[in-house]
Amino acid sequence: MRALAVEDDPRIAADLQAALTAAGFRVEMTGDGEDAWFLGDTEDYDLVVLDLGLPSLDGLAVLKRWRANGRTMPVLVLTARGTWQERVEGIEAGADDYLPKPFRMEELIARARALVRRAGGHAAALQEAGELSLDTNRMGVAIRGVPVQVTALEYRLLAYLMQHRDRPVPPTELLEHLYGDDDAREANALEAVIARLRRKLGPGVIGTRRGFGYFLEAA
Amino acid sequence: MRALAVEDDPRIAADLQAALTAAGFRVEMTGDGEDAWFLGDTEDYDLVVLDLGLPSLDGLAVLKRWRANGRTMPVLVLTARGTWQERVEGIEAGADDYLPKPFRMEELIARARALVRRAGGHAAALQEAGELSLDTNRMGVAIRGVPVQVTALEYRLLAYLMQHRDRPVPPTELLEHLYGDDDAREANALEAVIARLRRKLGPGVIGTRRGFGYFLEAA
DNA sequence: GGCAACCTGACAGCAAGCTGACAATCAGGG
DNA sequence: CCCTGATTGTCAGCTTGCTGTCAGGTTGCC
Repeated sequence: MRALAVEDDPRIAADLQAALTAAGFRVEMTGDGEDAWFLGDTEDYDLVVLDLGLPSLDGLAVLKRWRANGRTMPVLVLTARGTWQERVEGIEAGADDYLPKPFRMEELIARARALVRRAGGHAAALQEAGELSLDTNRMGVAIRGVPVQVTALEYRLLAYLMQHRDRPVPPTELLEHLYGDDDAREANALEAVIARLRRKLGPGVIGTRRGFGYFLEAA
Repeated sequence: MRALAVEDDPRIAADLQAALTAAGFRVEMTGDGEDAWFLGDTEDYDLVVLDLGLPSLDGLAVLKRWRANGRTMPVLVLTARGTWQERVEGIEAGADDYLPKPFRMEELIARARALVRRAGGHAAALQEAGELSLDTNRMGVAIRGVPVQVTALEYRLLAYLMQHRDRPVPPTELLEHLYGDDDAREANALEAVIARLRRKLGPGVIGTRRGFGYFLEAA
């Protein structure tokens, strides 16, 4: 059970970490909105506890951006004042449950467990597309169940394609994701990575739509 | 790892036995409360899975009598209806974790493992990965049963890897865990510790996945 | 056919990681 | 308070294997 707790108040953060850990979660913490967004977008958690009052990027915005990107992990939202409007706002942004401060840790844990249970025990640590499967926890790749060694860069590429498997991803976007847009590479660098991956994975895994981009072939 | 499962529903009992066995436990079963109490009181288990709804002697009563007798093994309680009161009742009776039915076996196993891992001072706290074993009580390390002398820092590193043995742990995360992120060290400090540990433990214990991180071989 | 997008094998540069040596630091004892 | 040994961070030089670039090929589209 992997959990992400987003909370900027150090005291509450410490309590959260203790309680979640005691409840059997492997806990990761952050107090920064940007940081939270990145983690939630790239890692797979079974549960996210999200405080709305954050510096650098508001909690609601973080949540909306996750949902917009198709991330579906259960999110439990914490907020200082539980007004009616705020509650609706939270739910509409994609929160699965909502807990107004102050709250008792026991209740938080109980709700957290309920959420996780409802989500089916574990959010997909295994993502699949056709014959390809990614284990986002152990950073492993397998083709038809057979493990394949890939490098960190190759893995990031696959993970990104997996996350957007519903559409072809244009090379520019991939380049921007793999390297910063500031640090420019030749477009060919990407093609090289793709070629190496295809050699490892075999045919029928990574497809090309000329002019549109790359995609993972569905079953 | 020795486990006792107390469950009167034959179908669930069979599933429990299968799942726990597959997870590496040596499993003993009983469906009777008196029987369970006697076993738990006289034998040493690393884990007990206890259903509350039992004939002849209620699960809660069994648990209370164990605790009253000073038995401290980790107990995971199963119950049909997960109301808040029942939950508190279970915890107060001395349960270490609580799982409402229906549940998925995967979740039970995950929680069971978490319990055993954090059992800490009570039941035998031996964690193993391949040829390596950690005694979390006495902070001792042994390789294939032969004790190895390690320093405090080295031990903390091993313990962290052990706790996350299902995935490669990136150097940044290790650095952050070993030292505070505030107090910055050269990345090389970590490599030095790893090198020293490898010299002590021999090959085939700490592995590297370039670009991903370090891990314990042969979970 | 010609152009542009894309592929691929080879290769060199480079960064991640390893290791031995040494110095700074810490802990404990006199 | 200093001495001593153990621990641990830093440095320098090394190995390894990832990865960007290049050159040349292939494919699809107008």
